[in-house]
Amino acid sequence: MATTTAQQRREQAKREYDAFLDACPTRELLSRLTDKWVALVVPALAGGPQRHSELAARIAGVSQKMLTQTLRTLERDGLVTRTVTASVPVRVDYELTPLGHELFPVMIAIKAWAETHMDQVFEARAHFDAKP
Amino acid sequence: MATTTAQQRREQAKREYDAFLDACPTRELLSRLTDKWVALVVPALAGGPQRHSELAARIAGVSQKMLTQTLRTLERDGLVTRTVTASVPVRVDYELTPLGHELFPVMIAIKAWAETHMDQVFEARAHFDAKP
DNA sequence: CTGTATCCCTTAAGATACTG
DNA sequence: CAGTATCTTAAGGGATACAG
Repeated sequence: MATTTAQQRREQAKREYDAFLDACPTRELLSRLTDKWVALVVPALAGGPQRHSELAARIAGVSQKMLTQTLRTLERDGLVTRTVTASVPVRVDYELTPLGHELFPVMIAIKAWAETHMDQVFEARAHFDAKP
Repeated sequence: MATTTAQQRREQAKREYDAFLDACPTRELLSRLTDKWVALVVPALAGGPQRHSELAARIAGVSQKMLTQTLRTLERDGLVTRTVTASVPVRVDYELTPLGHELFPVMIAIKAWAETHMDQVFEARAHFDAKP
């Protein structure tokens, strides 16, 4: 049996996986993580479990289809748990897993970056578009 | 004239912009930032200016079209600069702007997260798919 | 309330060929 | 080498209707 710790395994993985490589499976994972809806759903799960309808209300404009699809993918990837309460009507809660909590700060960061630097990007665009 | 500092303006912006809102312009910026190629191009620009061909070699599998398109968008948004050296053949270098350097750690983080947690995601998927 | 399935349209993106 | 243009296919995503 291997006697490596989780920490050692993670460091090893970091050395072996490389998203710059086309065939590396992290390329596919990266494309899933870089998803507009993921960057909204994960931050929306701050502060504990949220119902499907609560998430839909929080994330304005998300279609029922995309929300379910995003949550299903996050569940499969081990980032959120889905808990069904058999009542009438049925109640479903979503919550970040420990793994999801590790991704959380990254998603918060990208969302916050957009909100914090929006003006600077606007200025850059105006400047760029003004060129002949 | 306003006498607010850049720092104050940034904090104000953070309060006014909210990507959870459908109509907020940050929603569009967020969708641009959450792009697989952006998450690869920005980290690839670590360590100074890179030529178009160098980036293409570094980011395996990227098509010439997507690389140019991604770089053009990043340039317009003020994240990279494009420097043309009129020689034969022409030489073009791309480099992160100060604004781009602010985004850099976020993009590195998401790429690193994928590489570091790939195994855990694989386990989660296997577990999920094994269910009846 | 939550989720699935279908239809349909828009956009993304790879391949290829051609210009400065 | 760098970039543009065009074509074609694949994927994203909204709307609607229906089921547990």
